[in-house]
Amino acid sequence: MDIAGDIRAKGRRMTVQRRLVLDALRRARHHTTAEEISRSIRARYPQIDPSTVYRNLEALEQLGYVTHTHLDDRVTRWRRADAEPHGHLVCRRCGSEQEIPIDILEPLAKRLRGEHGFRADLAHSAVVGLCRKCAG
Amino acid sequence: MDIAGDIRAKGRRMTVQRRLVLDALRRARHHTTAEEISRSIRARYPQIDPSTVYRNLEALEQLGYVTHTHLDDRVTRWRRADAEPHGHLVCRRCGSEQEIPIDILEPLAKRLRGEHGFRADLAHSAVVGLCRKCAG
DNA sequence: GGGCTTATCGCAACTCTTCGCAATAGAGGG
DNA sequence: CCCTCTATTGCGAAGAGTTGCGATAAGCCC
Repeated sequence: MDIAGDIRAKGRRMTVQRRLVLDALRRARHHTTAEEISRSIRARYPQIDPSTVYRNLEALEQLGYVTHTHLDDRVTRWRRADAEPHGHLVCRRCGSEQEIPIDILEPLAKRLRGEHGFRADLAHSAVVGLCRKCAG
Repeated sequence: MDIAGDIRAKGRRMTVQRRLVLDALRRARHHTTAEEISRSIRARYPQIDPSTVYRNLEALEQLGYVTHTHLDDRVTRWRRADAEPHGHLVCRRCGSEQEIPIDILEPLAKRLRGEHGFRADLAHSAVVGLCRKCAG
């Protein structure tokens, strides 16, 4: 089913603004920030308010089209939900980021589920520490 | 060695403001936010600027007296570095937080170190997912 | 197409955090 | 105790994200 129809079926509406946010996410290769999306949209449609972008990202996440990730800063990174999941290693010293296959994190997820009944989404937040270079 | 002496030995200074931040962290049971600390200090010493609190938390972290953690929101949580480390599970639906023994996370840390030379600090960021109740 | 309901929008105000800068005040040396 | 050096502070302002609210317009029904 097309996205617009799906959104409507859930009692929400497909607005110009919402479509622009989706398009911006489609254009973005990897994780983007709300501020970046807002800026790219406002370059062409200055009348669209940043708060609308923030609210739409949240709405699209509820609808299942978008997810967000937290690296080590306070910035929220967004991407399409259909992108392939992966983990992140972030170095607290040099700030370098590294993507890792999600299955490395699987054993932990399994254990948390077994021992705590907790369904972890390990792609959601980055693992912080010292990278090979900085650990010396 | 006492903290003040240690701080001076590192070429930094022990100021009234810095001591107040340390005291506030000592009073706080668990993780606190900068804003909370600032508010508690300003209740008695309104002349102390919030920016000073933020800067002091950062400085005290460099000095090794405090650490910070990111749960699922964009807020930075602070605590004394000598508190015992533990992991966090945060439910993305109901927002509940749960502390878990750090050794559950050890195997992953070991593997990241072996396969990526990465020294993970798994107490630093919370694991996000669905808690037992919300996972149904 | 017109009317109705209400999700969504743009705006303005506000909160939390960061930053540049001039003034202040720890700390060491004489 | 005074002097000097510079880490640190308070302030003002800017960033980044959030929220309340009245206005707008999407979607449904006829």
